[in-house]
Amino acid sequence: MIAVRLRLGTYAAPILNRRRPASLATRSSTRLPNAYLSEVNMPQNVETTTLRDLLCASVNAELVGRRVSVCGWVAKRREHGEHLAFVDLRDYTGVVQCVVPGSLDVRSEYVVRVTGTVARRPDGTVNEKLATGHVELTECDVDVLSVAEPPPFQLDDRVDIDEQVRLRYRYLDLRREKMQSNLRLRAKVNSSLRRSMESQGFCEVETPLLWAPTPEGAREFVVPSRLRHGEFYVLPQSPQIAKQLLMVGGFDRYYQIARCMRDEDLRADRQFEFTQLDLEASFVTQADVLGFVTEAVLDAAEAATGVRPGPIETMTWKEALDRYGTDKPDLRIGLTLHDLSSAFATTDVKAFSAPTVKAIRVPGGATFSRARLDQLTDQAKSLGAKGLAWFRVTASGLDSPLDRFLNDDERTAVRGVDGAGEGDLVLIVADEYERACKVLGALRLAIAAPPVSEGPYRYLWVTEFPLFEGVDDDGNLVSAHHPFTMPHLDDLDLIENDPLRVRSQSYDLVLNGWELGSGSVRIHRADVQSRIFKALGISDDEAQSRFGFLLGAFRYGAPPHAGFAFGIDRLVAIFAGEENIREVIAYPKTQSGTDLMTGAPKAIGERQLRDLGLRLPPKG
RNA sequence: GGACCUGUGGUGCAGCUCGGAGUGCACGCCGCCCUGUCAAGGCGGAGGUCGCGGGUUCAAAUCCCGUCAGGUCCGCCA
Repeated sequence: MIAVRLRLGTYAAPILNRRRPASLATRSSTRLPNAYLSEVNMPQNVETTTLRDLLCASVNAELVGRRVSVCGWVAKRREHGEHLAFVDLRDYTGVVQCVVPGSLDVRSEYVVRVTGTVARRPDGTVNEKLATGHVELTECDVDVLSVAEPPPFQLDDRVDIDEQVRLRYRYLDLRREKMQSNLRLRAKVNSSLRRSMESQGFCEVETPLLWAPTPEGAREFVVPSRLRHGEFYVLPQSPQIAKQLLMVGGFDRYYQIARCMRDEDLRADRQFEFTQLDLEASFVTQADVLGFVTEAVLDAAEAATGVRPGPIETMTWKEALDRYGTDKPDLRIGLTLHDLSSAFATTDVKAFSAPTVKAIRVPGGATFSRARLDQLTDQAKSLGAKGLAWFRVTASGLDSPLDRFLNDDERTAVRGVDGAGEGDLVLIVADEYERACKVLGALRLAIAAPPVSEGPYRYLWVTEFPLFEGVDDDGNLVSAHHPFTMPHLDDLDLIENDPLRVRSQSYDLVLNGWELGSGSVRIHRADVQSRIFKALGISDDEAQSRFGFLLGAFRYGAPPHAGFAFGIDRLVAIFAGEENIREVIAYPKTQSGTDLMTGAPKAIGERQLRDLGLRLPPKG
């Protein structure tokens, strides 16, 4: 016979009532005893509070015989008649089973405080699947702290719930083990990054969220000024200029876990607002910055995964494009691009008459169906290629509609791609250099890319990005990074003569094909800066009006400086094994930029508009 | 701005190709039974504007058009 006492004290009067009350609201108020309110507690450990002694997962065999209080949500009740029921009590650490009378009316997600005696489970009733499965709480007093309606979806992980529903009730979704572990992993990464930066001598400085518009790069979120009608702040796309000014201000090494906002369309790896580890340092070179960031990322990786990765390899942008067809190579995939330009330099085949002919070998790809090949061809075309040439490598030669147009040398070249053998497939794109590389790079991913979190973590530094990425409609050069990026010192003479060949002192950090972040050495010399502005078609006046406060600051002694920023959302998502950064963000937006829980964005009232000096155009 | 996918009791699905009564499965929920369960079990029950609007048809969850919401991608993201 199990003795069970139920406390019918100050705030748990109705718990013996089996009948569900007509209105849950009548039971929802909880009055805590005055004792709970009157003193200051110095907790014995991080688990202990006035209401509880320990967390659910901490109930273990060493405590057998002790009377303890735990608090949490009812994960499950299993009823066995009026004398016996089991309640699985859940908090963020796990679940512990409580033995209660069957007459106790607690239901899923009720919030309760259970005071019980830790006991070993009787022989034959141990649950090895549960961390606390060797023990249970008996002789329980149960206080219902809050009643709960049945949740709109089940909080166990037996089925995948539609994300729309999860986001509408995010606060319930957050109770799930997965979200708990993802957000706690994120906290762990954040704290390891802070520790790493501190130990490297960096000083945390907060920069403004209300900043000046600098129309350049990503679209900015705009905030109207109440005190100056018609004028606006913007939310920072990054603390770029603020941190450079901190270098002028003598902070030497700055970092910040910074929220950044960009009003651009959302994706699986992009939200309006995201979090970066932002840093900048003075009297440094690129090598120093790569060292700082490497240290921070390896520290975070170690904290998150328990394993400290080896050194991070480095590759130039040119090499990345050449061999992987992208500036963010996924090194988990072995396939590389091969150049057949010389073999086809004098070809008669129209399809291959192009400055660059690139090929990739797909091992075992000869089994690809015609439909699959057509699909890949469509993809190549949608990326701007004129077409995609494919060759199945057979015992006797090549199987392809284009085979009969090739001469023997060309056939040999195709067969020789990456040591192709029988059963392989060779894909060829002929085009301008960059397009040929990028199309094949995309096909490489389409054919072979595993989920981002799968397999080994392959970190990579990509360096020597071009300074300019092309020319805009007005014939002005466009910065690849931003206009304060220092050119490669060997290429300074090219700025005026052959600008698209100018390499920059900028660098990206890549993990498993995801761009984690980028940075650069900044221009601190007025003469170089004005040459760059000139190349970009930015006049002195324009530079003054847009970046005047930065350029002005530089007149008073700017140290050589360089920096970096990388996305914590993406890093944590990969560590968490998620394909989508929404899974590591507490309250994310949907792809159309709405918040399904709060309903944001929303209209504001006339009064608020008037205060801001705004008027909306009539509808329609 | 564009392409594609999805939308069916609270949840997850099937049904849609080939139109014929809101048909089915699992979970959850409610009630009853049950003293060792832990994906508890048994019996019974409630719960639906098939996202929304229009069209075709004797008849639409099913076919067509539009629209809304969610997702993946392109553009965009210095």
